[in-house]
Amino acid sequence: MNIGEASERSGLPSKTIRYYEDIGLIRPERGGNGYRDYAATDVHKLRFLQRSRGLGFSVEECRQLLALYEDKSRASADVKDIAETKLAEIDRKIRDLSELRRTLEQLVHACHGNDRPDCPILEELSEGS
Amino acid sequence: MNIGEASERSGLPSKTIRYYEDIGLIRPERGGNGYRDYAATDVHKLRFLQRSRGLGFSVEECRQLLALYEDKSRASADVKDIAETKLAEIDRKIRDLSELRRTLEQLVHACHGNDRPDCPILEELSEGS
DNA sequence: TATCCACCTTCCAGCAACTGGAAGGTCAAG
DNA sequence: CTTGACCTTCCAGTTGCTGGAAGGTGGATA
Repeated sequence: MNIGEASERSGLPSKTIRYYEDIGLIRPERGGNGYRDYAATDVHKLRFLQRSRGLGFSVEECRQLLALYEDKSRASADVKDIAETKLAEIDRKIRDLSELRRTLEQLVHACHGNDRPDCPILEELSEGS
Repeated sequence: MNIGEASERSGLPSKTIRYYEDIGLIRPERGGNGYRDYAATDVHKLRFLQRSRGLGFSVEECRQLLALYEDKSRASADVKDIAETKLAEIDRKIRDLSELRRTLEQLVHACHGNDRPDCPILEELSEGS
């Protein structure tokens, strides 16, 4: 199938699919006209990529996961390691964002939000703690 | 003062300070030798930028905040609007990440993590919901 | 005075992960 | 036989820096 159909079936934009090819994640066949020709297994891999990217794995992590996916003698522990590392990363991000949120909410709460110029948000940003 | 000292006092790397100048956030004087010469107010602005970036505002938002900061006839409501929009954005990010976290944790939990190849994580990524 | 080193300057390139657009080839329908 | 939707490649831009090369400057030391 052509890239447009592969795009529809995988949920990835054609541009992204070509990009994934550029960086060596997938290698579809080519037809006589030069068009990329995707097999069912290619679409499968594209969906795999779409899901793992959606779960927050970086492209490099996706490359590892895809390699493990294709390696029928893999150990599930290897996959679990990657996933656990990513889980810890996500936890850290959530913690950081939550702290940010707290600070910002305090500032928003302290600001009258009227038409006068005095603003605790700007004061805090300028003087800082 | 030279850029090195401005860097130390503001907590921003020199590279970043030059970058902020490139994109028009600050315009220090220049000495006869071509060196940038930062006044106290410049350092103040740099600290302002350092804090607002740290609170998750984009560079463009920082530009707006800085403009408001320098506009003594601003309305605090304008600042509050920006901060509230950012707050909503942060909330959305936290929600997204938390959902990601739940999914990933279920997968990690379901995987034995041993030396055998069967792995629910890869299965989920390949088949998907 | 020579030299050394830390500092400063500009410019160019690269990171992640795409996205947009230009310029042109291909294919099926009307 | 032309239209329009698709496909191709290539180049540039996004965000927010960061690294490095090549070269100028300033102050202390030998």
